[in-house]
Formats: sequence, C-alpha cells, structure tokens
Amino acid sequence: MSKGEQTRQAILARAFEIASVVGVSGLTIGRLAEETGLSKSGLFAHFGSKEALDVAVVEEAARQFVQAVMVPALREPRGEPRVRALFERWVTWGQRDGGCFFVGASAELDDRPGPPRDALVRACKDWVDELAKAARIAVREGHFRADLDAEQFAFELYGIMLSYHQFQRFLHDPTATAKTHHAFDRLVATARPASARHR
Amino acid sequence: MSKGEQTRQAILARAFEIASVVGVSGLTIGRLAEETGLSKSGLFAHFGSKEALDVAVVEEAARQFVQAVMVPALREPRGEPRVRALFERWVTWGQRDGGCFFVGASAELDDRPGPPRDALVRACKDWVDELAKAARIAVREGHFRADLDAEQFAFELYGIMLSYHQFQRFLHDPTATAKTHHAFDRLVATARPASARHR
DNA sequence: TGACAATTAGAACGATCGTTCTATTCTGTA
DNA sequence: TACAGAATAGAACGATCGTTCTAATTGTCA
Repeated sequence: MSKGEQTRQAILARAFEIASVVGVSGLTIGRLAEETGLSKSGLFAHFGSKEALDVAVVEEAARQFVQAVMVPALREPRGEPRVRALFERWVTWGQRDGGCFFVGASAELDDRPGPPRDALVRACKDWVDELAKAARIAVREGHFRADLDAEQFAFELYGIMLSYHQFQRFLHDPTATAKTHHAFDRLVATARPASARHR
Repeated sequence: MSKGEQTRQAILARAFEIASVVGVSGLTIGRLAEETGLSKSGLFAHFGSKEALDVAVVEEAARQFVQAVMVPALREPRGEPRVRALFERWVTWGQRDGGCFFVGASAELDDRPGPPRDALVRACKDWVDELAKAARIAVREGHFRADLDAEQFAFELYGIMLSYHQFQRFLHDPTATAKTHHAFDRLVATARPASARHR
C-alpha cells in the first residue's frame, strides 16, 4: 500500500468515527484535517471534493459494517441461529460512539439526491436483502414456517432496530435493550412453524 | 395577536416546513429571512439566537403534530379503533414534504445536548406515552388481551413507523406502505385476546 | 393626533465553510 | 545517489454562517 493510500485510509477511519457522531454534513474538512494532523489542502487533495469524501466515508462505513456484523454472523449455522446472530451483532454495532452510522446518515440524506445518497441506499438495500435472505434460509431449514414473507420479516426486523436506536440513544430509555430483545423474540416466535410456536 | 407575534408565527410556520426537509441545522437564518421576505436581523430579533429558534421550531412541530394527529385520533372510539386512528394519521403525517419532522430531528440531535434536544425529547416521549395509553385503554375495553405490555406495544409500533419512513422515503420501496399496514395488522392481531386472534 | 415603544432594515463583524493556487517536502525507483 | 512524481503545506479566495450594532420605520394607545 503506497503512502498515499495509507494516509487516505487513516483519514477515512477517523472521518467515519466523526461522521457517526455529527453526521455526514457535520463532518468538516477543517476539523478532519485538524484531527488527523494534516493540512486542509493536503487532506483535500486525497478526495478532490467534499462530495467525493462523503461517498468515501459511506463506503468505509459499509466496509466496516461488513467486517463487524455480516462476516462473523455468516459463520453461524444456517437458519434461526444466523438470523439471531445478524440481529445481535447489528445491535452491538449500534452501540458504538454516535450510534449506527447508517441510521443517522439515512435521515440526513433522504432528501438530498446525489452520489453520497446513492452509495448509502445501495449499502442499506444490500443489508435488507441479506436479512431477507437469512430469513429465507431459515424457512428452508424448517426453522421458520413455509409461508413466511421474508421481505416482510426484514422490514419488521429493521423497525425493531430503528426503534432500539430511538429509545436507547435518543430517549435514553433504560429498558430499551430489554424491549428490543422482547420484540425480536416475539417476531421470531411468530415466524416459527405453528407446531414450534412455544414461548 | 400583536404584529410581532403575527410575523413570528408566520416565520415558524415556514421554518417548520424548511426544517422538515433540510433538518434543524440545515435551516439557516439567511434562507429563512429570504423566504419570509424579512431581513436577517429583523428575523433574528424575534428569537435572539439560533438555538432559541431551533427550540421554537420544535415546539411549532409539536403543536402541528397534536393538531394533525392526536386531536382527530382522540375523537375516535376508545380501544382498537383509536389505536388504529393514531397510527394511520401518524403515517399520513409522515407523508408530507421532507417526511416526519421528528424522525429527522431525532437522528440529528441525538448526539447534541441542549435545549433543542430537550424540547424534542419531551415531544417524542409524550407521543410514546400517548401510544401506550391508547393501548392500555384497548386492554380495558377488552379489545387487547389483559396481559399486554402497553409500553412494549408502543415500542414496536414506533418501530413500524420508523421502518416505514426508512423504506418509503429513503429506500423508495414501492411496497413500503403495504408492508407497513401488514406489520401493523400483525402487531394488533397478536395484541388481541387469544379468543379473537383471527386474521 | 402625538409620542413612545415595538418592529424591521441595513451594514458590518469574525469565524468557518469548500476550494484553488503555488511551493515545498517526501518517496520510490533507475 | 539523483531525479521524477507523488504527497503535503501554506496562503488566500468568495460565500455564508450566526451575531451585533445603529438607524429608520411602523404599530399602539393616551
């Protein structure tokens, strides 16, 4: 890895952390230069524009998300265990400083068309597809009932995660984590075949 | 209403619209002055600081939410119909320009302590309490089962709404509305007494 | 109607934004 | 080791941010 790519990577790592807290547009080239020990222009040269930096930050976030959530969860056994692992690691991911990058960025960019938004939409869609796919596998494994709507399942799972974020990080509800797990357990219980719907 | 309060109100109405689209910190005094036909300083004098303006915008949003969602829904019959009305009007509220103000503002302010955040938290908590209260009434009316956890119900309802917002406004999923209603129907079905859990 | 207060405009402030130059320092290779 | 190109620094740009003055205008009530 050349010197340039090396510092570029260091910049993005810090940029991702900052943007998780203050948002994509709250991330400023001046502050980022300060915190990485570079000059504004020196840093700027790595990206060419703020918009390109934003895109790179989104891609860095997606990269880290894959490493922290998807890769480990996909090592779990197919079916319900994997669905549960995906969810658990997702929740853990949302506990880092500034909360889930994607939750904040989605709300920020939903009315701002352009490359950064496009990159973020792609990442989120991939994630939803991954959740639905895991649910379909659980159906195939017999853990979930045959007529389960996997995309509907992903939609509702996503909602639980968003609600967790809202109650935990914003409302500071001390029972947020407990509510989140109850909601997940309830959702999974109704996804199981009628014969296994105990709990 | 004096001239001052009159223009102040006109400013806030426009400010709320703008902030719904570009966020609270995206709302700029210069732009707001431009769109209301006032000078920057003339407008500024009504609030004294940007932070005070932000608080006023949050309060204006809460005022409009009460009028558009809560007041009409509370005229519906107690129990499940009222729960349904609250949810339906909530979804409709989220379809205005820029989506639900509170969804965007919550993500924006969750890491920014201060009066604007405090005002927003109060408004959101009031709303969660209202949802839980409606669920408790539905229990009392016999529409929902006696051992229902009303706060858990409100948590999950909130999640469905947030997921709707994400899938509709951000991911542009054409089935977002259908998924939202399915999720709501499923949630309500599991809230009903076992004897009435058809559907 | 006249006078006092409330309201608005206009100009300017320092700070910071993204961006563009030019110049300097560093790195990798022949 | 010398040289070409990559990487970084520094200064400056116009624009816009929130804010503070002072001055002019307008509304309100005796």
